[in-house]
Amino acid sequence: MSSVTDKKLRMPADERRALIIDAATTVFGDAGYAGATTDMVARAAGVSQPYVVRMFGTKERLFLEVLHRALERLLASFREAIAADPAVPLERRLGLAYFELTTDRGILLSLMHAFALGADPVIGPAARCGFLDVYRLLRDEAGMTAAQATDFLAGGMLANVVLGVRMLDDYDTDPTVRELMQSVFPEKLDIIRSSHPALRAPAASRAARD
Amino acid sequence: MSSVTDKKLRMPADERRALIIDAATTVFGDAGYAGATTDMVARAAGVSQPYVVRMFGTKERLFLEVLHRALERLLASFREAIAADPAVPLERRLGLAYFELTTDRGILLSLMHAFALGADPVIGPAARCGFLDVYRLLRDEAGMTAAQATDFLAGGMLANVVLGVRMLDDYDTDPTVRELMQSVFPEKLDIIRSSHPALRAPAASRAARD
DNA sequence: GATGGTTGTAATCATTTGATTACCAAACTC
DNA sequence: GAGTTTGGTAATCAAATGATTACAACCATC
Repeated sequence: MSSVTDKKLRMPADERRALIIDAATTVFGDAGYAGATTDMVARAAGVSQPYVVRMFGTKERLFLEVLHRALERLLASFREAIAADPAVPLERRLGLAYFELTTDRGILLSLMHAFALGADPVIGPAARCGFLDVYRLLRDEAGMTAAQATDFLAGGMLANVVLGVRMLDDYDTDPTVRELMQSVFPEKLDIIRSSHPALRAPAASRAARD
Repeated sequence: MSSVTDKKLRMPADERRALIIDAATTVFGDAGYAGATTDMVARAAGVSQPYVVRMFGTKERLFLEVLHRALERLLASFREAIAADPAVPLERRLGLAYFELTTDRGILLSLMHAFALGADPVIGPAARCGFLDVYRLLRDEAGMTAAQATDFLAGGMLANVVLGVRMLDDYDTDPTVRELMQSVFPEKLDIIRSSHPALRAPAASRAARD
């Protein structure tokens, strides 16, 4: 998480591109599509603002790429889980796979922001399509019934919201929060608590600190 | 787009205030906090832009009021359900209550946007607090266990996302969407389909419904 | 029927921000 | 090592937007 800034100044475009999308994922996840600025993304990626817009054309296209990559990771993660050790029940494998995505808060929160922008003429259709892709994977590749799939999705959406609202921030001060989170992330709370403190810092700070 | 303007030109402040909050709920629900402009809200309320910012101080405070009123309605709705006919099981009563809120898309979507903005220094805490209020109601007033409460919330969050992503827009063209929505809104799909077409229009249209 | 408070607007400002342009420099190639 | 491609920035622009100010119309009540 500290290795971004000291990279070589000049970098092949693809590599830089991936870096920017990564940074953008975090920024969009924190601030939302409209709330994020191309400059925030640029700073987080350690690059100049004009560079990010020239590389992606528009902020909208950048967001679409972030959305696309997030979905890609989610689907890949699920496919891995489906293909994994059949000794442990499938639903649990999927749950764990989803839970692991949690460590990169940006991915799931960017998705959530996209899912709330269905009214947008270009983000809306993309988000719908992406959501359906996930549903279809659960049905067709994981072999779930409609009820199983929606139950699983429901749990995921709640996890996203708990993540998005940064419930962890009140974990120590509010016993209700502890109870709630234990119920949302059964058995996994210790992991989430140890991996997330680093993420509590506001998005931009660690990025351009020269 | 014609019904707003014909109201009386002059109005007691409280009434106008409620009208603006109502319009703002729809606008914020559609565009998100950062994506919505005070001018959009003003237009939707049939009032001038400076008026809305003078009445609420800042856009942020307006959003906080929207958030507050949305939570108020949600909680009130649940309390009504809790106090209602004990012949039908409580969880079903609550589900129906939640479902009815669906008809005012703005309420639930404004909540969702707030829930995704936990990183914001002022919206974040308010959203956390609101979410916890809902959880506590389910636990303390509805008497649910932690597991029951989170299950119920999970279903709600999925419903919100399906609503936010405007899944209905693809209802006629995609059979998968039909299956998904039937699973998310069991037995109630006919209602949602008949009540929402009017809502498909861009934000502004209704807002002053006597 | 003046007076003063309330409801509202038009005009305008200062910032923010996505985007553009012009330019620079590293690296590969010959 | 000259020339070209590629990776990158500084400076700047135009539009959008939240906020402010000054002013106008309504309405009570004395």
